[in-house]
Order: sequence, then structure tokens, then C-alpha cells
Amino acid sequence: MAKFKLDEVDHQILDMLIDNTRVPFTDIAKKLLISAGTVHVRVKKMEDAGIIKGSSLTLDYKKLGYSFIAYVGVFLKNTSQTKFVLERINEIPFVTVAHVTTGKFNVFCKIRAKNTEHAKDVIFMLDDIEGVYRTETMISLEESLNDKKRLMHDIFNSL
Amino acid sequence: MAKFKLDEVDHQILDMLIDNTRVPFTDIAKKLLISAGTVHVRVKKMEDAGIIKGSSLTLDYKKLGYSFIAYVGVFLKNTSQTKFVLERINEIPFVTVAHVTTGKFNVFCKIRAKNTEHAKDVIFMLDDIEGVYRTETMISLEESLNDKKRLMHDIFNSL
DNA sequence: GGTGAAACTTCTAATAA
DNA sequence: TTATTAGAAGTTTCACC
Repeated sequence: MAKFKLDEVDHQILDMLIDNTRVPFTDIAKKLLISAGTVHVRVKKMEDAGIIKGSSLTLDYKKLGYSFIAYVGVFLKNTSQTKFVLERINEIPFVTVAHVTTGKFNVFCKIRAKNTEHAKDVIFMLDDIEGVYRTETMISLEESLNDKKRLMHDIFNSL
Repeated sequence: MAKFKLDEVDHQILDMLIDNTRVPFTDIAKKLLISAGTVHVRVKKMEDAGIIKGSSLTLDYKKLGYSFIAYVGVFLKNTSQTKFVLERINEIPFVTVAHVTTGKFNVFCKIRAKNTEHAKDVIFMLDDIEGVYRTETMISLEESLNDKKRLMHDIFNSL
């Protein structure tokens, strides 16, 4: 968990790659007035350090017919069942993230579904898990985008 | 918002790109026993259709010193202030997602911070927004990974 | 629709500074 | 650490199935 020191150049490279992982290193080099070889070395270093864990596509789930997002808070009968329930939750389709939390809920998860009908099926599966006392659903009416670039800037500016 | 029909080949291409956006099209072609040209055309089609919105890096925020995740439920004094408050929330650093929700909270957001101390600063900024009545914080003790590949499979299998 | 090959661009690693 | 360079590799287009 060693902290890694990123300099301005690393930061700018990350910035461009966060926006588009397939941007050619030659383009990055041109913009930053360095050589493509340097970009290559810097990226490799960040990969080796584990800062860059990988890359993934940004998909439009709405276009795929999955525009429904809800958060579901889960209350357990016994906290000792957390691990078991978390494992069961991970088996349920359309649950995209699950967190063990302090505070109101024991476990907290996000689901992505086609519509209310479909979401209901997913939530029923959560309710059916042994050890789950009850669930509380919050339907997302509007999502304001998760901006990695913004977070990266916040992080970089606070150093 | 036209739905797009993906076939098995499209699905498999997405699958490989979700794992690693920089995997060469020639590798995808080899694995799927099609030509690299076909992979190129398929990807372009999915990009044009907007299914693929872009690509981004997966970063290790822990390694950057930001291992603290919390969800914050926001209660408003008046629902009519939702839009205003959402705009203010989007200006606050380290808030990574915000949702307008039905159910318990009016607005619901996720924050990523260095530690409890740092998170406190962020939450205080949320509390200070005009129109915010109070907030309720849930600290994430454990996050189980968001697997896009899994969701893609769930989607593809349910068609 | 898909293929295969040509032309073009980019990557990568070795060498040099 | 960074720049240059050249061979290897990948991308993209297009005539032809």
C-alpha cells in the first residue's frame, strides 16, 4: 500500500488516458512536449506500481435497455452473518456493487435493472437471502456523472 | 434511446474490451476466429450506436492514499431545492456520484476520501449547503468489486 | 455482412545523451 | 531520467467474396 509520488507529467498522462485509454502515446507526447518513449516509460511505471490497475469500457446501459438504478440498504438479523450474506449477494445478478457499512444499514448495494418490475425481482432475491431481516430501497431518479477526471484533479490538487 | 441488438460476436468483443481496452484487435480476431477488420467494424458500429461511450482507466485509489469510501444520505428542507442542492454538491471535491432518489433520502451521494478526518471536511461541506436539512453517513468497511463483465453477462443472458 | 492484404500509424526496447 | 530511432506490431481501408 505504498504511496506513489506522481509528478505533473504523470498526472497529465493519467488525465488523457482517463478520458480515452486508446489515445495514442504519440498524441500524449505531442501535447506534453515530451517523447513518446517517455510516455511509454511513465505509463509502464504507473502500471508496475499498481496505480493503473487496468482499463475498461464505458458502456451506455440505457441504450442496452437497463436504465433503472436503485440502492438497497440491507438489515441483517445478526451482524455475524455479514460474510455469508455478502457472498449470497454477490451471486445475485444485476447487483453491481455491495458494501459492508457502519451506520443505518449493515450492507448496502447498488442494482442496475431494466425497469421497476425487473428491479422487484432482484430485490426479492435479496430479501430471500437467509439472515436478511429486511431491505430498504432507494430508487435513483437522476444520476449525476461519476467523473474520474475530476476526482483525479481533486486528489492531485490536495497533495 | 433505440435498443441495439448485440449478437454473440459483439458480446464477446465487448467482453474482451471490458477486461482490457488496449487488447489488440488482432488478438480479439484470433480468439474469435474472425478477421481484425471485422473486429474493427464491429467496435466502430457499437461506438457509433453509442453503446460504447468511451474508455477509462481503472485506478487504485488506495495506492494514491484515498481508501476511505462513504455514502451520505441528504435530507432537504424543501424538495423544490433539489436542483440547486445537486448543483452545489457537484462542486464539492471528493464527491464522486450523486443521485436524486425516492425513498428515505432526497439526495444520495458517494464520497472518496483520505481518511475519516478528511471525510469529515467533505461532509461538513455538504451540511453547509443552503437547503440541506441534515445528512446521514454510512461508512464503507468493505467494498465488493463492481464487475462490469458480470453485469454484461447478466444482461446478455437475460435477452 | 465478412475477408485478406496493403498502406499507414503506433508501440516498444535498445542505444545514446 | 529523457530522447531518438528502427524494427515489430497493430490499425484501418478497400477491393472482392
